[in-house]
Amino acid sequence: MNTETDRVVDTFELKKAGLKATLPRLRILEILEKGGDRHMSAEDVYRALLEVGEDVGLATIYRVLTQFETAGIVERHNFDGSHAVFEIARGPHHDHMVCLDTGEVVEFFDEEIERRQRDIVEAHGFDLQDHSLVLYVRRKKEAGDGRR
Amino acid sequence: MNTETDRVVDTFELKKAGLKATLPRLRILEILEKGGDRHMSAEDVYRALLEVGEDVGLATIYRVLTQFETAGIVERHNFDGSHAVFEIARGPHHDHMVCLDTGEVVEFFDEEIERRQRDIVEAHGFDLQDHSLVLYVRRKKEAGDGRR
DNA sequence: ATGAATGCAAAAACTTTGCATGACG
DNA sequence: CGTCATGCAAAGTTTTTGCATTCAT
Repeated sequence: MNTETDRVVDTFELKKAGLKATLPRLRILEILEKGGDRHMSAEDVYRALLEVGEDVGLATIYRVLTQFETAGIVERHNFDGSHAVFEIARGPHHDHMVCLDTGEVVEFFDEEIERRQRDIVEAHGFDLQDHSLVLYVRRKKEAGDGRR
Repeated sequence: MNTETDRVVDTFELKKAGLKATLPRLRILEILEKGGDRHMSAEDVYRALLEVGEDVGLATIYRVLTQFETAGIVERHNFDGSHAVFEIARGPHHDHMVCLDTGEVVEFFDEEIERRQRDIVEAHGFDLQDHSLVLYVRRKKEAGDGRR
């Protein structure tokens, strides 16, 4: 709840990014914020909006998500090569593990890994700009289980 | 050189994978082995073959690369979300750093990172099946440089 | 009012697939 | 020879773009 305040905050966030506070953009932001799903594809956002009765063109979703990414409002990930997913860029940096069976996504952060990455890149004469770490996992089988 | 021996080895590798040693498959394997480029897209392979006078259909390249991946002969990577690149799966595991300016790809391996990944996954009750780590970098600016 | 944003449909980029023909074992 | 592989073109996916219309400021 507290949609009132949120809308104001969102409007401010958009303007700060030099984007007009249009209805589609506010709606997309809302979905990304409150959506049960922290990692949604453009299509996911599109359908979520339809369910709420808002009919925003898929092209707009793509355009807006790309603008949000540029503005640092969302992060784009490519867990599989086939399609991108987006998540609100709130909170500190983290990486992801994706369950190959269920698609479940778990976020994690490890200072050790972060530091090693910086060191390695440095040692090669580069500056680290960004990185993408995805661990593909399966839930550990309990003894005498694994059946489905 | 030593094309003779290589061809025999390749033929064996294909048969071992349950694939007929056809001309297109042998050619694609050759390109991936000797190509100056260790990380090629399907299109790259296609054009490399054309330059050698071999006209293999792009569809075949895709099919064969996918079969090779399944057979463990090549690895598929998605450095950017837009298109896949393939590399011969020779030698030990390694990760990649990609230069955002030049596209240059540098391979590296870090036992520390590998270990942390396994530990983290374990701690969450999962088994690590695979992972993808890509560091996006830029060559470090030398003092009073950066111009191009 | 005016430049920015949207929607629609068309196009683009990458990859897969159906089917007739051709090659490997 | 039988089966698997190839080539071509057509279809599939995901994402982008052109253009007329609508909206925010």
